[in-house]
Amino acid sequence: MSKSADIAMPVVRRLPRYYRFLLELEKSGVSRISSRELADKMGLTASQIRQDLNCFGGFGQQGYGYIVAQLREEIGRILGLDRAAGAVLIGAGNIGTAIAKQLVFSQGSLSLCGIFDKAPSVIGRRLVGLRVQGMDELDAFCAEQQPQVGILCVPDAAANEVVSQLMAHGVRAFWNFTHYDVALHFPGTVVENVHLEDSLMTLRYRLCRLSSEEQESEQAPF
Amino acid sequence: MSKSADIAMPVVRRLPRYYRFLLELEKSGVSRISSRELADKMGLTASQIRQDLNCFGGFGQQGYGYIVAQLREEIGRILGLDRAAGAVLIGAGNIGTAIAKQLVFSQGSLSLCGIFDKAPSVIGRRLVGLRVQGMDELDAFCAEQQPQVGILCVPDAAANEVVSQLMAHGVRAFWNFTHYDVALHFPGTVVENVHLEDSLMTLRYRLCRLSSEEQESEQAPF
DNA sequence: TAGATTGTTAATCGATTAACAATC
DNA sequence: TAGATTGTTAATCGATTAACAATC
Repeated sequence: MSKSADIAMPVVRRLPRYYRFLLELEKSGVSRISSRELADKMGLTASQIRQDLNCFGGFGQQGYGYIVAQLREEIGRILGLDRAAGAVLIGAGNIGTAIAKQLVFSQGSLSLCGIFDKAPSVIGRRLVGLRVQGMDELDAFCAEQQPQVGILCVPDAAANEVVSQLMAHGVRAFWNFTHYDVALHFPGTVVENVHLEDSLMTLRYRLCRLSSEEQESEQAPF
Repeated sequence: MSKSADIAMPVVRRLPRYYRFLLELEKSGVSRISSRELADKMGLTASQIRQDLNCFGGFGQQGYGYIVAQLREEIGRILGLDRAAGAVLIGAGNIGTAIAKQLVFSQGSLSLCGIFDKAPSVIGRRLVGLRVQGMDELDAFCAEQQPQVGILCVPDAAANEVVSQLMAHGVRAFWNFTHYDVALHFPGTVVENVHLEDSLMTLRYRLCRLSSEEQESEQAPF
Protein backbone atom coordinates (compact mmCIF):
# COMPACT_ATOMS: atom_id res chain seq x y z
CA MET A 1 0.00 0.00 0.00
CA SER A 2 1.37 3.39 -0.98
CA LYS A 3 2.01 6.14 1.56
CA SER A 4 -0.74 8.26 0.05
CA ALA A 5 -3.42 5.85 1.22
CA ASP A 6 -5.74 8.21 3.02
CA ILE A 7 -4.84 11.85 2.80
CA ALA A 8 -6.99 14.41 4.60
CA MET A 9 -9.09 16.53 2.25
CA PRO A 10 -7.71 19.87 3.51
CA VAL A 11 -4.28 18.68 2.39
CA VAL A 12 -5.55 17.54 -1.02
CA ARG A 13 -7.27 20.88 -1.60
CA ARG A 14 -4.00 22.70 -1.01
CA LEU A 15 -2.12 20.69 -3.63
CA PRO A 16 -3.35 22.60 -6.70
CA ARG A 17 -2.25 25.85 -5.09
CA TYR A 18 1.20 24.44 -4.37
CA TYR A 19 1.33 23.31 -7.96
CA ARG A 20 0.47 26.77 -9.25
CA PHE A 21 2.99 28.58 -7.08
CA LEU A 22 5.74 26.14 -7.96
CA LEU A 23 5.00 26.48 -11.66
CA GLU A 24 5.20 30.24 -11.28
CA LEU A 25 8.53 30.00 -9.46
CA GLU A 26 9.85 27.61 -12.08
CA LYS A 27 8.88 30.02 -14.85
CA SER A 28 10.65 32.89 -13.13
CA GLY A 29 13.84 30.86 -12.91
CA VAL A 30 13.86 29.90 -9.23
CA SER A 31 15.37 26.44 -8.98
CA ARG A 32 15.48 25.90 -5.22
CA ILE A 33 13.22 26.92 -2.34
CA SER A 34 12.92 26.27 1.39
CA SER A 35 9.63 25.56 3.14
CA ARG A 36 10.05 28.91 4.92
CA GLU A 37 10.39 30.95 1.73
CA LEU A 38 7.48 29.16 0.07
CA ALA A 39 5.37 29.62 3.20
CA ASP A 40 6.02 33.37 3.21
CA LYS A 41 5.10 33.61 -0.45
CA MET A 42 1.89 31.64 -0.02
CA GLY A 43 0.77 32.97 3.34
CA LEU A 44 1.10 29.60 5.09
CA THR A 45 3.39 28.21 7.78
CA ALA A 46 6.56 26.35 6.89
CA SER A 47 5.42 23.59 9.20
CA GLN A 48 2.23 23.06 7.26
CA ILE A 49 4.04 22.83 3.95
CA ARG A 50 6.44 20.22 5.28
CA GLN A 51 3.58 18.28 6.85
CA ASP A 52 1.55 18.39 3.66
CA LEU A 53 4.38 17.28 1.40
CA ASN A 54 5.44 14.52 3.75
CA CYS A 55 2.05 12.91 3.37
CA PHE A 56 3.29 11.82 -0.03
CA GLY A 57 6.98 11.32 0.56
CA GLY A 58 10.23 13.07 1.34
CA PHE A 59 10.72 15.40 -1.60
CA GLY A 60 13.18 17.76 0.06
CA GLN A 61 16.82 17.68 1.02
CA GLN A 62 17.75 18.40 4.60
CA GLY A 63 19.83 21.52 4.95
CA TYR A 64 19.03 22.55 1.38
CA GLY A 65 15.32 22.75 0.67
CA TYR A 66 13.23 21.62 -2.27
CA ILE A 67 14.12 21.60 -5.96
CA VAL A 68 11.28 23.59 -7.53
CA ALA A 69 11.01 21.78 -10.86
CA GLN A 70 11.18 18.38 -9.27
CA LEU A 71 8.64 19.16 -6.58
CA ARG A 72 6.23 20.68 -9.10
CA GLU A 73 6.45 17.58 -11.25
CA GLU A 74 5.98 15.34 -8.25
CA ILE A 75 2.82 17.18 -7.20
CA GLY A 76 1.57 17.10 -10.77
CA ARG A 77 1.96 13.33 -10.74
CA ILE A 78 0.17 13.08 -7.39
CA LEU A 79 -2.72 15.08 -8.83
CA GLY A 80 -2.81 12.74 -11.80
CA LEU A 81 -2.08 15.50 -14.30
CA ASP A 82 0.20 13.18 -16.25
CA ARG A 83 -2.66 10.81 -17.00
CA ALA A 84 -5.13 11.76 -19.70
CA ALA A 85 -8.83 11.46 -18.94
CA GLY A 86 -11.88 11.96 -21.09
CA ALA A 87 -14.83 14.08 -20.05
CA VAL A 88 -18.37 14.59 -21.28
CA LEU A 89 -20.14 17.86 -20.64
CA ILE A 90 -23.89 17.76 -20.21
CA GLY A 91 -25.76 21.02 -20.69
CA ALA A 92 -24.50 23.58 -23.19
CA GLY A 93 -26.11 26.64 -21.58
CA ASN A 94 -24.35 29.69 -20.17
CA ILE A 95 -21.99 27.94 -17.82
CA GLY A 96 -21.63 24.82 -19.91
CA THR A 97 -20.46 26.84 -22.87
CA ALA A 98 -18.01 28.86 -20.80
CA ILE A 99 -16.59 25.74 -19.17
CA ALA A 100 -16.16 24.03 -22.52
CA LYS A 101 -14.23 26.99 -23.90
CA GLN A 102 -12.18 27.31 -20.74
CA LEU A 103 -11.27 23.62 -20.74
CA VAL A 104 -10.03 23.73 -24.29
CA PHE A 105 -8.30 27.08 -23.79
CA SER A 106 -6.39 26.18 -20.62
CA GLN A 107 -5.31 22.84 -22.16
CA GLY A 108 -5.26 20.83 -18.97
CA SER A 109 -4.87 17.09 -19.11
CA LEU A 110 -8.62 16.62 -19.14
CA SER A 111 -9.83 16.24 -22.69
CA LEU A 112 -13.39 17.17 -23.44
CA CYS A 113 -14.60 14.55 -25.89
CA GLY A 114 -18.37 15.11 -25.95
CA ILE A 115 -20.98 17.81 -25.38
CA PHE A 116 -24.65 17.03 -24.91
CA ASP A 117 -27.85 19.01 -24.52
CA LYS A 118 -31.57 18.42 -24.52
CA ALA A 119 -32.74 21.49 -26.43
CA PRO A 120 -33.28 20.93 -30.18
CA SER A 121 -32.20 24.52 -30.79
CA VAL A 122 -28.78 23.75 -29.35
CA ILE A 123 -28.24 20.26 -30.74
CA GLY A 124 -26.09 20.28 -33.86
CA ARG A 125 -24.35 23.54 -32.98
CA ARG A 126 -20.56 23.51 -32.97
CA LEU A 127 -18.68 24.33 -29.79
CA VAL A 128 -14.90 24.18 -29.37
CA GLY A 129 -14.74 21.95 -32.43
CA LEU A 130 -17.35 19.50 -31.19
CA ARG A 131 -20.89 18.96 -32.37
CA VAL A 132 -23.44 19.32 -29.56
CA GLN A 133 -25.26 16.00 -29.44
CA GLY A 134 -28.74 15.10 -28.24
CA MET A 135 -29.33 13.24 -24.99
CA ASP A 136 -30.49 10.18 -26.95
CA GLU A 137 -26.98 9.85 -28.32
CA LEU A 138 -25.35 9.79 -24.87
CA ASP A 139 -25.58 6.06 -24.19
CA ALA A 140 -23.99 5.02 -27.45
CA PHE A 141 -21.29 7.66 -27.09
CA CYS A 142 -20.34 6.56 -23.56
CA ALA A 143 -20.29 2.90 -24.53
CA GLU A 144 -17.79 3.71 -27.25
CA GLN A 145 -15.65 6.50 -25.75
CA GLN A 146 -15.69 5.45 -22.07
CA PRO A 147 -15.34 8.93 -20.55
CA GLN A 148 -14.23 9.04 -16.92
CA VAL A 149 -15.56 12.43 -15.89
CA GLY A 150 -19.04 13.92 -16.18
CA ILE A 151 -19.42 17.69 -16.14
CA LEU A 152 -22.89 18.62 -14.97
CA CYS A 153 -24.13 21.96 -16.29
CA VAL A 154 -27.82 21.05 -16.51
CA PRO A 155 -30.69 22.51 -14.47
CA ASP A 156 -30.89 21.09 -10.92
CA ALA A 157 -33.98 19.04 -11.73
CA ALA A 158 -32.26 17.18 -14.57
CA ALA A 159 -29.14 16.20 -12.63
CA ASN A 160 -30.41 12.98 -11.03
CA GLU A 161 -31.39 11.49 -14.39
CA VAL A 162 -28.11 12.47 -16.04
CA VAL A 163 -25.97 11.09 -13.23
CA SER A 164 -27.65 7.70 -13.19
CA GLN A 165 -27.31 7.50 -16.96
CA LEU A 166 -23.59 8.27 -16.77
CA MET A 167 -23.04 5.94 -13.83
CA ALA A 168 -24.50 3.11 -15.84
CA HIS A 169 -21.55 3.62 -18.18
CA GLY A 170 -18.95 3.60 -15.42
CA VAL A 171 -18.54 7.34 -14.91
CA ARG A 172 -17.66 7.82 -11.24
CA ALA A 173 -16.23 11.35 -11.16
CA PHE A 174 -18.44 14.40 -11.47
CA TRP A 175 -17.68 18.07 -11.77
CA ASN A 176 -20.96 19.40 -10.54
CA PHE A 177 -22.25 22.90 -11.31
CA THR A 178 -25.80 22.11 -10.19
CA HIS A 179 -27.20 22.23 -6.67
CA TYR A 180 -28.17 18.59 -6.87
CA ASP A 181 -26.31 16.64 -4.20
CA VAL A 182 -24.67 13.89 -6.25
CA ALA A 183 -22.48 12.52 -3.45
CA LEU A 184 -25.49 12.21 -1.14
CA HIS A 185 -27.61 10.28 -3.64
CA PHE A 186 -24.88 8.23 -5.30
CA PRO A 187 -22.38 6.73 -2.86
CA GLY A 188 -19.17 5.57 -4.46
CA THR A 189 -18.89 8.65 -6.63
CA VAL A 190 -16.29 11.34 -6.39
CA VAL A 191 -17.78 14.81 -6.74
CA GLU A 192 -16.39 18.31 -6.89
CA ASN A 193 -19.11 20.87 -6.45
CA VAL A 194 -18.85 24.36 -7.87
CA HIS A 195 -21.69 26.09 -6.12
CA LEU A 196 -21.52 29.60 -7.52
CA GLU A 197 -24.62 30.76 -5.72
CA ASP A 198 -23.33 29.51 -2.38
CA SER A 199 -20.02 31.20 -2.96
CA LEU A 200 -21.80 34.46 -3.68
CA MET A 201 -23.98 34.16 -0.57
CA THR A 202 -20.88 33.62 1.55
CA LEU A 203 -19.42 36.75 0.04
CA ARG A 204 -22.60 38.68 0.83
CA TYR A 205 -22.43 37.51 4.43
CA ARG A 206 -18.85 38.57 4.83
CA LEU A 207 -19.48 41.91 3.14
CA CYS A 208 -22.27 42.60 5.64
CA ARG A 209 -20.00 41.91 8.61
CA LEU A 210 -17.26 44.02 7.10
CA SER A 211 -19.61 46.99 6.75
CA SER A 212 -21.07 46.66 10.23
CA GLU A 213 -17.56 46.38 11.65
CA GLU A 214 -16.63 49.66 10.04
CA GLN A 215 -19.70 51.34 11.46
CA GLU A 216 -19.05 50.02 14.96
CA SER A 217 -15.50 51.28 15.03
CA GLU A 218 -16.76 54.68 13.89
CA GLN A 219 -19.26 54.82 16.71
CA ALA A 220 -16.97 53.50 19.42
CA PRO A 221 -13.56 54.89 18.56
CA PHE A 222 -11.53 53.32 21.37
CA MET B 1 -22.34 43.61 20.16
CA SER B 2 -24.52 41.06 18.37
CA LYS B 3 -24.19 37.34 19.01
CA SER B 4 -22.89 36.80 15.48
CA ALA B 5 -19.64 38.60 16.30
CA ASP B 6 -17.11 36.07 15.11
CA ILE B 7 -18.56 33.01 13.47
CA ALA B 8 -16.21 30.27 12.29
CA MET B 9 -15.90 30.07 8.51
CA PRO B 10 -16.99 26.40 8.28
CA VAL B 11 -20.30 27.45 9.84
CA VAL B 12 -20.73 30.39 7.46
CA ARG B 13 -20.06 28.19 4.46
CA ARG B 14 -22.84 25.85 5.51
CA LEU B 15 -25.44 28.61 5.70
CA PRO B 16 -26.20 28.83 1.96
CA ARG B 17 -26.83 25.10 1.90
CA TYR B 18 -29.22 25.36 4.85
CA TYR B 19 -30.95 28.18 3.05
CA ARG B 20 -31.40 26.12 -0.11
CA PHE B 21 -32.74 23.06 1.68
CA LEU B 22 -35.14 25.13 3.74
CA LEU B 23 -36.40 26.94 0.64
CA GLU B 24 -36.97 23.57 -0.98
CA LEU B 25 -38.89 22.28 2.05
CA GLU B 26 -40.92 25.45 2.16
CA LYS B 27 -41.84 25.07 -1.49
CA SER B 28 -42.95 21.49 -0.96
CA GLY B 29 -45.24 22.57 1.84
CA VAL B 30 -43.30 21.41 4.89
CA SER B 31 -43.92 23.93 7.66
CA ARG B 32 -42.08 22.37 10.58
CA ILE B 33 -38.86 20.34 10.90
CA SER B 34 -36.66 18.97 13.64
CA SER B 35 -32.88 19.13 13.60
CA ARG B 36 -32.88 15.36 13.27
CA GLU B 37 -35.07 15.28 10.16
CA LEU B 38 -33.12 18.09 8.53
CA ALA B 39 -29.85 16.38 9.39
CA ASP B 40 -30.98 13.15 7.73
CA LYS B 41 -32.05 15.03 4.62
CA MET B 42 -28.77 16.95 4.37
CA GLY B 43 -26.35 14.23 5.44
CA LEU B 44 -25.24 16.07 8.58
CA THR B 45 -25.64 15.44 12.30
CA ALA B 46 -28.51 16.98 14.25
CA SER B 47 -25.96 18.24 16.72
CA GLN B 48 -24.13 20.20 14.10
CA ILE B 49 -27.27 21.86 12.85
CA ARG B 50 -28.26 22.97 16.33
CA GLN B 51 -24.73 24.18 17.02
CA ASP B 52 -24.60 26.10 13.76
CA LEU B 53 -27.96 27.79 14.21
CA ASN B 54 -27.28 28.70 17.80
CA CYS B 55 -24.32 30.77 16.73
CA PHE B 56 -26.90 33.28 15.56
CA GLY B 57 -29.69 32.80 18.09
CA GLY B 58 -32.32 30.41 19.29
CA PHE B 59 -34.57 29.96 16.28
CA GLY B 60 -36.23 26.73 17.40
CA GLN B 61 -38.84 25.72 19.90
CA GLN B 62 -37.97 23.07 22.44
CA GLY B 63 -40.06 19.94 22.06
CA TYR B 64 -41.32 21.12 18.69
CA GLY B 65 -38.53 21.90 16.23
CA TYR B 66 -38.01 24.73 13.76
CA ILE B 67 -40.59 26.55 11.67
CA VAL B 68 -39.28 26.18 8.14
CA ALA B 69 -40.41 29.50 6.66
CA GLN B 70 -39.24 31.47 9.66
CA LEU B 71 -35.85 29.77 9.82
CA ARG B 72 -35.28 30.23 6.10
CA GLU B 73 -36.05 33.91 6.33
CA GLU B 74 -33.80 34.27 9.37
CA ILE B 75 -30.87 32.66 7.55
CA GLY B 76 -31.59 34.83 4.52
CA ARG B 77 -31.31 37.89 6.73
CA ILE B 78 -28.07 36.60 8.28
CA LEU B 79 -26.63 36.13 4.79
CA GLY B 80 -27.67 39.67 3.95
CA LEU B 81 -29.95 38.59 1.12
CA ASP B 82 -32.51 41.20 2.14
CA ARG B 83 -30.08 44.00 1.45
CA ALA B 84 -29.45 45.04 -2.14
CA ALA B 85 -25.87 45.44 -3.29
CA GLY B 86 -24.39 46.64 -6.55
CA ALA B 87 -21.67 44.78 -8.42
CA VAL B 88 -19.34 45.54 -11.28
CA LEU B 89 -18.02 42.77 -13.46
CA ILE B 90 -14.57 43.18 -14.97
CA GLY B 91 -13.72 41.03 -17.95
CA ALA B 92 -16.44 40.00 -20.41
CA GLY B 93 -14.75 36.87 -21.72
CA ASN B 94 -16.02 33.30 -21.49
CA ILE B 95 -16.62 33.14 -17.77
CA GLY B 96 -17.46 36.80 -17.37
CA THR B 97 -20.24 36.50 -19.91
CA ALA B 98 -21.63 33.34 -18.34
CA ILE B 99 -21.55 34.85 -14.85
CA ALA B 100 -23.31 38.00 -16.05
CA LYS B 101 -26.11 35.97 -17.61
CA GLN B 102 -26.34 33.69 -14.60
CA LEU B 103 -26.54 36.63 -12.19
CA VAL B 104 -29.37 38.22 -14.08
CA PHE B 105 -31.13 34.91 -14.66
CA SER B 106 -31.07 33.69 -11.05
CA GLN B 107 -32.24 37.09 -9.82
CA GLY B 108 -30.38 37.09 -6.53
CA SER B 109 -30.20 40.21 -4.43
CA LEU B 110 -26.94 41.20 -6.06
CA SER B 111 -27.59 43.60 -8.90
CA LEU B 112 -25.07 43.77 -11.68
CA CYS B 113 -24.82 47.44 -12.58
CA GLY B 114 -21.74 47.60 -14.78
CA ILE B 115 -19.64 45.44 -17.11
CA PHE B 116 -16.15 46.41 -18.20
CA ASP B 117 -13.52 45.05 -20.57
CA LYS B 118 -10.25 46.12 -22.08
CA ALA B 119 -10.68 44.76 -25.61
CA PRO B 120 -11.97 47.29 -28.18
CA SER B 121 -13.75 44.45 -29.95
CA VAL B 122 -15.86 43.79 -26.85
CA ILE B 123 -16.46 47.36 -25.70
CA GLY B 124 -19.84 48.64 -26.81
CA ARG B 125 -21.40 45.20 -27.05
CA ARG B 126 -24.64 44.64 -25.15
CA LEU B 127 -24.81 41.99 -22.46
CA VAL B 128 -27.81 41.31 -20.22
CA GLY B 129 -29.09 44.76 -21.07
CA LEU B 130 -25.89 46.54 -20.21
CA ARG B 131 -23.33 48.16 -22.50
CA VAL B 132 -19.83 46.77 -22.01
CA GLN B 133 -17.70 49.76 -21.06
CA GLY B 134 -13.99 50.41 -21.49
CA MET B 135 -11.60 50.34 -18.55
CA ASP B 136 -11.09 54.09 -18.85
CA GLU B 137 -14.73 54.57 -17.89
CA LEU B 138 -14.41 52.53 -14.69
CA ASP B 139 -13.29 55.32 -12.36
CA ALA B 140 -16.10 57.68 -13.27
CA PHE B 141 -18.64 54.86 -13.08
CA CYS B 142 -17.55 53.76 -9.60
CA ALA B 143 -17.50 57.31 -8.31
CA GLU B 144 -21.11 57.70 -9.36
CA GLN B 145 -22.61 54.24 -8.75
CA GLN B 146 -20.61 53.18 -5.68
CA PRO B 147 -20.69 49.42 -6.30
CA GLN B 148 -19.86 47.24 -3.30
CA VAL B 149 -18.75 44.07 -5.04
CA GLY B 150 -16.14 43.51 -7.75
CA ILE B 151 -16.39 40.40 -9.91
CA LEU B 152 -12.99 39.54 -11.31
CA CYS B 153 -13.09 37.67 -14.62
CA VAL B 154 -9.90 39.10 -16.09
CA PRO B 155 -6.67 37.26 -16.88
CA ASP B 156 -4.52 36.60 -13.80
CA ALA B 157 -1.97 39.21 -14.79
CA ALA B 158 -4.56 41.99 -14.91
CA ALA B 159 -6.12 41.32 -11.51
CA ASN B 160 -3.74 43.34 -9.34
CA GLU B 161 -4.31 46.50 -11.35
CA VAL B 162 -8.10 46.08 -11.39
CA VAL B 163 -8.33 45.39 -7.66
CA SER B 164 -6.35 48.47 -6.67
CA GLN B 165 -8.47 50.57 -8.99
CA LEU B 166 -11.68 49.26 -7.42
CA MET B 167 -10.32 49.55 -3.88
CA ALA B 168 -9.65 53.23 -4.50
CA HIS B 169 -13.40 53.57 -4.93
CA GLY B 170 -14.24 51.73 -1.72
CA VAL B 171 -14.93 48.28 -3.15
CA ARG B 172 -13.93 45.79 -0.44
CA ALA B 173 -15.66 42.58 -1.54
CA PHE B 174 -14.39 40.53 -4.46
CA TRP B 175 -15.78 37.50 -6.24
CA ASN B 176 -12.57 36.26 -7.71
CA PHE B 177 -12.39 33.95 -10.73
CA THR B 178 -8.68 34.57 -11.30
CA HIS B 179 -5.75 32.84 -9.63
CA TYR B 180 -4.46 36.12 -8.34
CA ASP B 181 -4.43 36.04 -4.54
CA VAL B 182 -6.42 39.16 -3.69
CA ALA B 183 -6.69 38.49 0.06
CA LEU B 184 -2.93 38.00 0.31
CA HIS B 185 -2.04 41.25 -1.43
CA PHE B 186 -4.88 43.43 -0.14
CA PRO B 187 -5.58 42.99 3.58
CA GLY B 188 -8.94 44.31 4.68
CA THR B 189 -10.73 42.85 1.70
CA VAL B 190 -13.26 40.07 1.72
CA VAL B 191 -12.68 37.58 -1.09
CA GLU B 192 -14.48 34.53 -2.36
CA ASN B 193 -12.34 32.58 -4.77
CA VAL B 194 -13.82 30.40 -7.47
CA HIS B 195 -10.78 28.47 -8.57
CA LEU B 196 -12.17 26.26 -11.30
CA GLU B 197 -8.80 24.82 -12.23
CA ASP B 198 -8.06 23.88 -8.62
CA SER B 199 -11.44 22.26 -8.28
CA LEU B 200 -10.79 20.20 -11.37
CA MET B 201 -7.35 19.16 -10.15
CA THR B 202 -8.84 17.99 -6.88
CA LEU B 203 -11.34 15.95 -8.85
CA ARG B 204 -8.52 14.42 -10.90
CA TYR B 205 -6.70 13.47 -7.71
CA ARG B 206 -9.73 11.81 -6.24
CA LEU B 207 -10.55 10.03 -9.47
CA CYS B 208 -7.03 8.56 -9.51
CA ARG B 209 -7.40 7.21 -5.96
CA LEU B 210 -10.83 5.83 -6.76
CA SER B 211 -9.45 3.91 -9.74
CA SER B 212 -6.42 2.56 -7.90
CA GLU B 213 -8.67 1.51 -5.02
CA GLU B 214 -10.78 -0.53 -7.42
CA GLN B 215 -7.70 -2.21 -8.84
CA GLU B 216 -6.33 -3.05 -5.42
CA SER B 217 -9.56 -4.65 -4.28
CA GLU B 218 -9.57 -6.69 -7.48
CA GLN B 219 -6.08 -7.96 -6.80
CA ALA B 220 -6.61 -8.59 -3.09
CA PRO B 221 -10.18 -9.73 -2.81
CA PHE B 222 -10.47 -10.14 0.96
C1' DT C 1 -48.18 15.62 33.03
C1' DA C 2 -45.33 12.99 29.60
C1' DG C 3 -42.89 13.20 25.33
C1' DA C 4 -40.18 15.54 22.32
C1' DT C 5 -36.70 18.40 20.95
C1' DT C 6 -34.09 22.35 21.64
C1' DG C 7 -29.96 25.08 23.56
C1' DT C 8 -25.67 24.40 25.66
C1' DT C 9 -21.94 22.26 28.01
C1' DA C 10 -18.53 18.54 27.89
C1' DA C 11 -15.90 14.97 25.25
C1' DT C 12 -13.85 13.59 21.14
C1' DC C 13 -11.79 13.98 17.06
C1' DG C 14 -8.96 16.09 13.50
C1' DA C 15 -5.99 19.65 11.70
C1' DT C 16 -2.49 23.03 12.43
C1' DT C 17 1.54 24.71 14.68
C1' DA C 18 5.70 24.21 17.34
C1' DA C 19 9.79 21.80 18.53
C1' DC C 20 13.64 19.14 17.68
C1' DA C 21 16.41 15.32 16.28
C1' DA C 22 18.20 13.57 11.86
C1' DT C 23 21.04 14.66 8.08
C1' DC C 24 22.57 16.93 3.97
C1' DT D 1 32.85 20.62 10.82
C1' DA D 2 29.17 24.17 11.24
C1' DG D 3 24.91 25.87 9.39
C1' DA D 4 20.75 25.11 7.42
C1' DT D 5 16.66 22.89 6.69
C1' DT D 6 14.15 18.81 6.34
C1' DG D 7 11.18 14.89 8.28
C1' DT D 8 8.65 13.67 12.20
C1' DT D 9 6.96 13.62 16.82
C1' DA D 10 4.58 16.27 20.40
C1' DA D 11 1.59 20.22 21.78
C1' DT D 12 -2.02 23.22 20.71
C1' DC D 13 -5.85 24.74 18.71
C1' DG D 14 -10.38 24.43 16.55
C1' DA D 15 -14.35 21.97 14.89
C1' DT D 16 -17.51 18.23 15.32
C1' DT D 17 -20.09 15.01 17.97
C1' DA D 18 -22.24 13.37 22.13
C1' DA D 19 -24.77 14.09 26.25
C1' DC D 20 -28.05 16.17 29.00
C1' DA D 21 -30.52 19.66 31.44
C1' DA D 22 -33.98 23.20 30.20
C1' DT D 23 -38.46 23.83 28.46
C1' DC D 24 -42.18 23.89 25.16
